[in-house]
Amino acid sequence: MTRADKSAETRSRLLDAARDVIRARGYNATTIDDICAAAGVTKGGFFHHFASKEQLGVAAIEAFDAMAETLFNSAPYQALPDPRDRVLGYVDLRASMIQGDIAQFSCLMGTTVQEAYATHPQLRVACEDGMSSHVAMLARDIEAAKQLYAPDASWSAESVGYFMQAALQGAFIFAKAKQSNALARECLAHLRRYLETILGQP
Amino acid sequence: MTRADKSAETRSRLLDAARDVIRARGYNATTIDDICAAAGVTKGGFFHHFASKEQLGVAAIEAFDAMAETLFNSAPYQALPDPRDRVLGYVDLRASMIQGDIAQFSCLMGTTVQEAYATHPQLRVACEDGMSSHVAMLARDIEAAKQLYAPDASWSAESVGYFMQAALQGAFIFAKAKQSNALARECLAHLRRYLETILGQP
DNA sequence: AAACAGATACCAACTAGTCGGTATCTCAAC
DNA sequence: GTTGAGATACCGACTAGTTGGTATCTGTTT
Repeated sequence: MTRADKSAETRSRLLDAARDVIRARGYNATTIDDICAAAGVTKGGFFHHFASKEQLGVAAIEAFDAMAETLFNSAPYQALPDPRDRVLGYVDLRASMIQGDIAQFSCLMGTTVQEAYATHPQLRVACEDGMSSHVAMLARDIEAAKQLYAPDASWSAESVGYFMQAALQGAFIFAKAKQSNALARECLAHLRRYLETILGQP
Repeated sequence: MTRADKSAETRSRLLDAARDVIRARGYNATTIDDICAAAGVTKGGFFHHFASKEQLGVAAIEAFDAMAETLFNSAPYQALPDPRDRVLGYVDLRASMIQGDIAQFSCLMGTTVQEAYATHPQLRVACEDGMSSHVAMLARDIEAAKQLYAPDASWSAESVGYFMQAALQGAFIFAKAKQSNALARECLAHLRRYLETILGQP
């Protein structure tokens, strides 16, 4: 293993630790020491890779976004020929991911922006960018499905994408509040029913 | 003004300050000094009324919940004879409240539980109770509307109530991330369309 | 191929400042 | 004069970030 490889791995371990610890405890309650402990890196090592806690946060969000893009772009449902099925396939995949520990399936961006939007502009922008690009990915299939099944509908594909993400984020909040993954999945069932309706055959 | 009145007013000022500052900055980033400054109370005064920061948080959530119950129970739409109209009237009122500063219309419970669910059990339970009772209030009208317009539907009134709240909470997150109240209102428009559909005449 | 020099990755100890909470005091109402 | 609301001053614990140093890798010179 070369030195560059090892360095990249250390950086990646810090990013993974940030993703997991922040999703569990939130951004503000997470200390640099927490992340270092979870990653098995010292504080000196941390500041070698990142200039500040906020920069780590931004990098963790970017990495999370890249991971999500890869995950959903390579998911089986992407191969379905009907765009409507791809949209519903996305919802089904998200629902199937709601399993086990909340911190393992909830969204780093939703968690972070909720508490940092007013105090950490760089984090807010990183979350905004990540969420927007995710919605843009969804909106492509929604738009294609709209052309086929609801060409005259008054809603925009983009706004449907945002609504889908809002329902997801809200579902995560209820999973946290009520300690219930089943409740979160029920929310996605309603979302699916709505999408079936507005993308239904005329 | 008697001593008891003045004491109750100081307590109430602390509760209001907690509600506003926590919604803007989040629970963890809010210091007791922040709340004292916003309420015009000293730290000694604070600890006379509340034993700890967490107890203030719980009390602020309970007060927020009580305020919301009063607000929605006395809203004009409650007088509508058709339960379907009351459900839609709720969504319309919530949409009309999305105006101005995000911290003024977002939900204290959603903000708090997001970052405190794993570390502050008492706060989590306070949020759970508040959200559940709010959903229960909604579920009464939803159930009545279901009996009239969709008696055979497979969904439960309660799960629709949770979905409504999830969409609302998600809308707040996007208002924060994208600094856009209009986007949040668009999410509620989709929610309204869904409710119109599932509570539509058969 | 051996020696060297510079750069990179990482560490442990420390600092300056902040935060939740406490101890003690003052003063006005009853 | 007693009591309770609120003020002041302070403490111990913690946190982001710094500093000074070491081990290891890499590319170059001899």
